[in-house]
Amino acid sequence: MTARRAQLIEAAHDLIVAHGIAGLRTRAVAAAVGIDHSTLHHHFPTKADLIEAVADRALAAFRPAEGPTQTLTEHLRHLAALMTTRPDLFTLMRELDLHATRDTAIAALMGPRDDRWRASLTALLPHPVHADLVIATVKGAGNHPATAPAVLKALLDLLRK
Amino acid sequence: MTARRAQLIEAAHDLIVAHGIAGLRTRAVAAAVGIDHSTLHHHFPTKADLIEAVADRALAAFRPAEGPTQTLTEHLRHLAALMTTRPDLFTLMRELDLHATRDTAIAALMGPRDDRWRASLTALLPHPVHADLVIATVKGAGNHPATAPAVLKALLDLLRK
Amino acid sequence: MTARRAQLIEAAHDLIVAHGIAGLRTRAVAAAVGIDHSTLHHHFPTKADLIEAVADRALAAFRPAEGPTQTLTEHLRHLAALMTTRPDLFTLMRELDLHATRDTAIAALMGPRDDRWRASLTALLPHPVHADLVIATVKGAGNHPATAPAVLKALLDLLRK
Amino acid sequence: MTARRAQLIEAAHDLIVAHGIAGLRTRAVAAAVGIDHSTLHHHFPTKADLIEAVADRALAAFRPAEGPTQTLTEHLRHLAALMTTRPDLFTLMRELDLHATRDTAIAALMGPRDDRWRASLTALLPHPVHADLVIATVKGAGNHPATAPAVLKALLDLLRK
DNA sequence: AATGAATGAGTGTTCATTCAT
DNA sequence: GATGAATGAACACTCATTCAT
Repeated sequence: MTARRAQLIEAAHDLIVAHGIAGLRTRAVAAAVGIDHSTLHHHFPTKADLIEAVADRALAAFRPAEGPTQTLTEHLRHLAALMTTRPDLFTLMRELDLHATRDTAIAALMGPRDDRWRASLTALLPHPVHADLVIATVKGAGNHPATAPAVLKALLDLLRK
Repeated sequence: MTARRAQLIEAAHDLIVAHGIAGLRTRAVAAAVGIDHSTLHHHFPTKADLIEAVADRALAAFRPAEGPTQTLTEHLRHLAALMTTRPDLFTLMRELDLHATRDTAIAALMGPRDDRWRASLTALLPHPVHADLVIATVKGAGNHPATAPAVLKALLDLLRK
Repeated sequence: MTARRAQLIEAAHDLIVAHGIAGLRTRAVAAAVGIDHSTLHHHFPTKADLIEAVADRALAAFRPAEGPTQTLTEHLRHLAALMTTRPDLFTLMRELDLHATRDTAIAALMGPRDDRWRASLTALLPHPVHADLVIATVKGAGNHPATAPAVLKALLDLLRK
Repeated sequence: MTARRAQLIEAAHDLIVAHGIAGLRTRAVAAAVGIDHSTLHHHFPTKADLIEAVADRALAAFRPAEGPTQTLTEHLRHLAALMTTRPDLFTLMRELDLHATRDTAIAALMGPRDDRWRASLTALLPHPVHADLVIATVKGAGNHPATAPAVLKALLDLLRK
């Protein structure tokens, strides 16, 4: 059933945010949903499949903010808002970015996303390097959710000058 | 002997950069140095001690760049140079930052360092939030060593305008 | 399955009698039953749990002899018979008594048992100290199963004079 | 030097009483005396040698009470006194008795001692089985140092009737 | 879809012992 | 007599995965 899949993805998401990808235990995911850990393999043949599904869903949550039709202001405001309402998303992203270095399956998910994101930003900014600057800052700001919105606003102000 | 300790720290450093903190195996560290894995515990009672020593040494490598007497230009140039010559240092920092969330011993090392860094930056910049902006960007830029120096230079230009 | 649990408890019992609690190896227990040592942890999360189960079952084997409704003669005859048919039970008891000094979980099992035993004996004997005398002698007699029944009979004769 | 040896035996004695023979760590013995654990092997080639030395010294402490020239009253009074002043000696004896089952070297020490003890007692008692009774009770009484002297006195009274 | 038993490769850690200095 | 580095066998315990039911 797809409902069970969604439950498992949600539980895995929370557990990754709490304990990291390396700290993720399939037993814990199954327990959080109330099923036996061997049943989890019925929905996700392998642990990597589950992690990919989590990554996929998290990436989808970012998509609206990364669409090509926005202004830079809207884009950064949306991300700043997301940092406040969904800091878990950014924690997960950092986990995935780090994991992508070693896991080609995750890299295949994260790479194109960054490429699309960079393309969208390039269209909104005079200098291409500023796209990389925004991406770097957004990714780095996720470390401190408290100051992140202010940091993003400061960057926006600098870029609009 | 301290030479052996240094060798082990170096090997552990490389292995963390290659496989992540979670992927670090004490057996691999010992093998890289050519000793039995049980001998490693003669030098580092616990795996956590070894990781702490690696963190300590890496942090020390950053210290010259974070000193309080510099100009912002010098500071960012030093970091940009470091990103090119020692990208491993930034990979390790991202690992440690992520680990600090869950490991208080690492947090105790990383927290004060960021505090000192922020203080140094605040003294060089008109707006305190810019200190956080620089930190966020530097940390985020470590993801892409290729574009990192250009990103840092772009940030510097914006801040000096 | 509970049958497997019972098998493991039995095997652990025999191995403790043969090599002592300290000499108990979970691998040996699993091997004696013909399963992988990791499967043992499916039935007993920890080695201590297994030992507790062994202690529990051994204590249960004594219970009929320690019931409150007997005469002293019946009581000591039952124990003497047990010493001949099941000397392993007394070897195990000595192991557990010694272990109880250092292991609170075992102490929690052995303490109440001795208390109940002493209470039963006190009801059958004119002087309370004789209850302690019987307990001490029974425990000490376990060292030499060969002479134990005769020793217990001699004690009975002295107490009935 | 023999002074060092005596120190090590004393420390090992205390540690066995505290943590059992199985819980004895040569490192702990060395540390208690203030030397490196590898130096311990200079005085005692093997851990078993150290334990044997401890057993030997403890057995010597009992010898005065087990001499052949005493009366039964003196003998039991001496043991009762020893139980109060040196309960550690009885804890150690129980450890050694249990160990003797599995360790022939310890058995070679404990066996003859029990034989001599039994011979002395047989000379003082009308029925040979009473010798075994006394030995069993003394060994069993060591479990509860608090009640041990009273138990021994009660046994003495019964035997003198 | 779900379970419980089982697996096996691995994981950090322990510890008595050896040996060159 | 003493040390520190090193060893290697052992150890309990973990965990993703498989499979019969």
